[in-house]
Amino acid sequence: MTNKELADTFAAIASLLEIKGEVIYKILAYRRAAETLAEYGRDVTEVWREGGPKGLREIPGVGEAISEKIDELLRTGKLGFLERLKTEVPYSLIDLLKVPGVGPKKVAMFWKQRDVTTLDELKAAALAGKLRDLPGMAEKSEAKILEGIESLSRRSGRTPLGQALPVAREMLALLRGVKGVVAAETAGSLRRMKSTVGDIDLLVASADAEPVMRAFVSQPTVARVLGQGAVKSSVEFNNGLRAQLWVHPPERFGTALQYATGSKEHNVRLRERALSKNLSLSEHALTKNNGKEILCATEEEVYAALGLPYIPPELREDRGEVQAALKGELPKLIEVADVRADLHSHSTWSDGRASIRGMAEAARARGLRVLAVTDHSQSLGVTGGLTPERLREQRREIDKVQRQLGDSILLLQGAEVEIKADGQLDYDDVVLASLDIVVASLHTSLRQPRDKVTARLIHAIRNPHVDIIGHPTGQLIPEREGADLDMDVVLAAAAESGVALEINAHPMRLDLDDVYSRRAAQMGIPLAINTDAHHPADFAFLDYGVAVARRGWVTASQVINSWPTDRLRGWLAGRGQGRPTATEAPMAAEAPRRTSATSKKKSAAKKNAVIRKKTTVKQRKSR
DNA sequence: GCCGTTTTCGGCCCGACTGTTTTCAGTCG
Repeated sequence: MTNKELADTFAAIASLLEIKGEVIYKILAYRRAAETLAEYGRDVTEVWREGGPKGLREIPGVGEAISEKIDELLRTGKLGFLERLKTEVPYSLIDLLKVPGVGPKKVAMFWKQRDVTTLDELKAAALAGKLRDLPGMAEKSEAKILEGIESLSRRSGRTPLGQALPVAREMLALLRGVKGVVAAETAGSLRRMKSTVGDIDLLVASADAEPVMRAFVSQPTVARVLGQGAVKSSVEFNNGLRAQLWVHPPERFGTALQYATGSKEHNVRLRERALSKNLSLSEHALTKNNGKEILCATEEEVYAALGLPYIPPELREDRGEVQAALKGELPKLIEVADVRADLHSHSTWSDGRASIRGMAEAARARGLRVLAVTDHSQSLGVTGGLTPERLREQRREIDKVQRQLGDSILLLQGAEVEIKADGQLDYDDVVLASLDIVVASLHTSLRQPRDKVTARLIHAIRNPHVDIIGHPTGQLIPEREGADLDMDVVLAAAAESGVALEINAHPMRLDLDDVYSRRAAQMGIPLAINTDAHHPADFAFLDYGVAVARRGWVTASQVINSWPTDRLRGWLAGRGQGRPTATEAPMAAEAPRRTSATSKKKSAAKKNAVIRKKTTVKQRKSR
């Protein structure tokens, strides 16, 4: 059972209990456990295999009752508690909770008093006017429910960060132009730079809220206004994306922004911290127990009042950041300005949209000092992947552009080499060795069984010519989950081989994610943040990749793209020494090392290849 | 149901907005 399946089970329990009318804190406990399980960095099944039900209790939010339920699920594939619950509360009622404006109380009422158990039945009842006589309901609420069901069919769950952030930035620019506005910021999961967001949260500091609200709801892209009050309004855009705006007095903006940025769990920790200092923390201010308020215009003041250093929004997930802050052990997170190299990009030689020169100039304009041109390898036909011969032609082109651009930027010739369905790489070792840098990626057969797809990746990780594993899981946000990799095995192999794992910055990939980036960094695995640019404008994706790294507590020194050029070249040149090679290592996750005489012979051939590769880089270094 | 430098019991999730109401319940973030 995957972490996601476990998480979904407990989320469903929370919803059913809510409709049943269970005490709110029990519901919150199940919901919190579901969230933790969904984002847990290790395979929960593995944790359970090692430590049994007791071991599961290391997972935050998992105590006695939930650990026993996980144990039962993993042992039997079923959960008696949930089966019994389903006989009390129809399972399909969970769908009704997704309708905006419909909560657990209404769902229970529709079910018990009108026998409504599905979305279709709800729609039919509303259309027939059968809901208006219920307590707290009238014609208008029926219309709202129908509108809500409509909106539900338009929206497809969470929105990728890459889609929401540009919209939010436009709105911020608009709001900052309104008279009287002192500050405007994003908040919520968008400000924490989560890979997907539910909606756009915006906060404005102004003494006069009215003109701000007016400007907000009257934007041309707004499809409808969902609510408009004195200090809060919300709207829905044509594409179904929603935004809400709060306006606060400037002298309280810090507390308001901190509160609205969350996460909920982080805020709970801060409130605990406030209580321990005899303070109470709310959206509006910190309050002493004599009732006196401490107003904070900035978030820095909020954290300072709690005796804490400023905690960057990306860390505010209650993953140990408050404890680390107390000990003075917050990491100095990597910043966009630290990144000097992009080691994964495409040109018109395969499926890119610009020439090598065009891409190089765009990279240089963004301040990069190194660009690796890594077009696709031959087997990825749809992308126009390069044959070894085309690769040699491309080398001449890269050399030419390098001469034209002088030493303003260093170009590396690389390739994004396909890890084929049988686990073999798409170029032989001689070709791989001729390249300055090799990114190996999975694009096909991602739905293979866990053992097989994991073994494929391990095989690539152990090939000494491979420098970076590109977008390791192959996930596409929001619609495609990554391959079912055994990440414990993958990370262990990466740590052993010294290969770098990529944080692909494309907003639809963001792969590795924050959780695995953090684990990889902790294990000493080098990380690479690459844009996978197919167009000059794509270099701007770097922001998203850096955001993932920051959410993963990653520092600049853990990212090879931020290393000085000489160090990076030294690392590339040193890769691949003293390890078995592709043709030697059997294709299995637990491949034993070979030391037979025949393999030594092959080893000698490989060694030459490695030396060729080193020489190439050295030659280029001297340019 | 979970958690703990204040606790093994008692806190955790509070305020704005909406639509229904005649003073408030439900939803949402």
